[in-house]
Amino acid sequence: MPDFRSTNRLLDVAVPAPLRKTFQYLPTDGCANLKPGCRIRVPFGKQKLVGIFIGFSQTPSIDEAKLRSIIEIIDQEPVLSTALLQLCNWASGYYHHPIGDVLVNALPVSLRKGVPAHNPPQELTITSRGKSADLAKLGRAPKQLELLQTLKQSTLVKDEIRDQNFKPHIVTALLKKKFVTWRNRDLQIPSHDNVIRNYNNISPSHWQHSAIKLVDRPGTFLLHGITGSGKTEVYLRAIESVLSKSKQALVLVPEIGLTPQTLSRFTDRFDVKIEIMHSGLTNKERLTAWQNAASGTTRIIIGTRSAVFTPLHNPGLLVVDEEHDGSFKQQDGFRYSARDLAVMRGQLEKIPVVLGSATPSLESLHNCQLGKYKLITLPERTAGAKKETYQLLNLRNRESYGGISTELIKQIGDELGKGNQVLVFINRRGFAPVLYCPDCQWVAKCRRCDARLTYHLEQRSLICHHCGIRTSIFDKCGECQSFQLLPLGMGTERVEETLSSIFPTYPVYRIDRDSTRRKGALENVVQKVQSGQPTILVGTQMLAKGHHFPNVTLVAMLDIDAGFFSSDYKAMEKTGQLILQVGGRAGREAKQGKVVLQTQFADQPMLQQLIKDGYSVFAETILTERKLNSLPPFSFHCVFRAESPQKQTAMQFLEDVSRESLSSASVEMLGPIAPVMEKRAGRFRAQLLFSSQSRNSLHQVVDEKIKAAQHSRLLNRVRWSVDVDPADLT
DNA sequence: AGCACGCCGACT
DNA sequence: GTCGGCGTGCTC
Repeated sequence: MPDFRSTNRLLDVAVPAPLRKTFQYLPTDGCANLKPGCRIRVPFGKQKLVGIFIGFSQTPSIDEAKLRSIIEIIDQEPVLSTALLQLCNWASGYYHHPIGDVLVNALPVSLRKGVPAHNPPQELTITSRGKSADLAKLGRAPKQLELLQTLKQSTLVKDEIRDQNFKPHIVTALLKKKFVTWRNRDLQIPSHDNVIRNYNNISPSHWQHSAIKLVDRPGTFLLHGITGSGKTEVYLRAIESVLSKSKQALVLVPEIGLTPQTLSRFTDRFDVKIEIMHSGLTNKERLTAWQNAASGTTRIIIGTRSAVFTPLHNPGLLVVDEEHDGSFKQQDGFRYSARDLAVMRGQLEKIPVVLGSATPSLESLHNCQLGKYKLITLPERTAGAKKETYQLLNLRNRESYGGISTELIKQIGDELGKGNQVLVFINRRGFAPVLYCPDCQWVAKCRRCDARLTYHLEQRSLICHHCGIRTSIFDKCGECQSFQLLPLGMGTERVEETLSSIFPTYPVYRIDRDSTRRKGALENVVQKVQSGQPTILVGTQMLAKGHHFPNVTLVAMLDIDAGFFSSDYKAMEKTGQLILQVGGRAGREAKQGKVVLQTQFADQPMLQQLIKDGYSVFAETILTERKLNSLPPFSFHCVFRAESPQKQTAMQFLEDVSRESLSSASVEMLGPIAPVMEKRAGRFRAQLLFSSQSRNSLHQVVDEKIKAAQHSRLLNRVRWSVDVDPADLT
């Protein structure tokens, strides 16, 4: 039996535990040719775990006597390709996250548990014994004879056997006689002719044409094009080129962008197997999709964040649509950015990566300036479509009704009168964000969070938007028993109600998480709206993604002000992106669109610049300011976060982490501090920020601070995590 | 993360 | 006298 002395080899294995190291095991028979990326079952303390074989090593890192043998080899072929293994390894280092946990994130749940990775379809085949069988002996079994004769012509899979009316006992009988046997069907990758189902009858514009040519070679491309400029057409043509080379394309989309409409853009065009991967799939569906992508059967994979780890048999192109979208960053556990991992994966696979957006992130624009990405701009809307116009409506000294100025109400009425549709955007669900007692100034607060409860009329509840807790509405003040409780401020429900009462003859549809919870509810409304009748749509940012409403000519945004006065340095960027994304819903096709922004601060210079000079100038101004203040992307951030049910523990834990002085003078430390909302879902939170101009110095300090964290006596009394490139510091 | 070990309070 | 609370430490 080969031990590591004779082979001089130990197995390095990543196990699914939050431990920032790999573990060494003694090999068993059959380990000599074990390939990295294969799953093996290993003893781990008292448990048996499914680990990933990483590679061989020579010298034991612990007392030899403690080494144990692996239990079993699960895979003959790796479940993670070399490129994906490299990607995970890189991510583990970059995000300072345990390798075992990174690998777990990269695999579908069923594979984590150790089920076989591939079970190719079985086909019933005739054996040589069956071929030479004396058919006369089957004279009294006509069905068996018939099946045997059929199998002489061709093999059959289970479904075909059933369809041809052969009952299972017929098969069993023949199997018993060893006349037939089950065999793995060879995977047949479909031929690559005729992948195009329908050409768009519009030929690509000059700009689109150059874009399509550019993205045909390895590299990262930022495709910046306003709404309606035809980004999707560029994706489709690039994918077409990839398909013609027998390769696969992986398309990442934001969480709420994966709508039937998005999918049909692809299925209408291409006559190949397309699959979607998102959080709604069952474990079984997910495994099937994973297998089909890995085998090359699926040619186009469209998925959300976690789909960046989808195995590809023959990768050709990665697309990240709406690359600025926050949902590409995972907000708990392994806090990776799927967009950034896609860029890294493209480099490892040596294939092009296309990041697309009408409002690119500042990081990506900066990477273009550094020459890391190639910027491709689509400057115009496609044939016939006009760009929407923007108007600021100063709320000061203006009459308003339920938070909507009379001027805006007039404009809404005008558009409806012309037979057009109106979209009203307010980024807050519920009826009102505050329930207030005018007699004693009491407001309804969440008992688990430092936040107010939102008044939901439809559900007759007060709901905390941070932890989800709900209580039924009470009509008496909790403090002074007054019956005068007043809902203050506005949410989608109130706007819906207000507009319904002002425009009783027009239908008002509300689109937010509450109104679309029921399956198919959203599609139902979308369908009604697309019939084109004059209607009012009220909704949250759900309205901005994935749906086209060609008859909307007026978009009104009611509460954009909050974004201009936030303590979060990224708020300005995000608000600008949101305004243009929502505004872009106005006036598609031949109709001119108008966007009205209600604001208390019509002279806010950034707002002025955004609508007058456009996104590029706006972004450039913010970048200049970021540079001046050495904020990302001109420096790099890493946040340690901790939370605990006891008030002081998280803070004390991070104080332990911050205690010793920094090993690098080029890294700054801020905190620990309590975030704006210290208590959330019953836990008190704290955070400690590190920033530096030097990635390397930052990485080094973070490694040291993780060690410090692991030595803290409070380690087991807090939930803590490391967040590299945090999306926000709140 | 699990899982075991270990030392202090209220129970059949 | 035990059952079980969760603090502490370890996993190749």
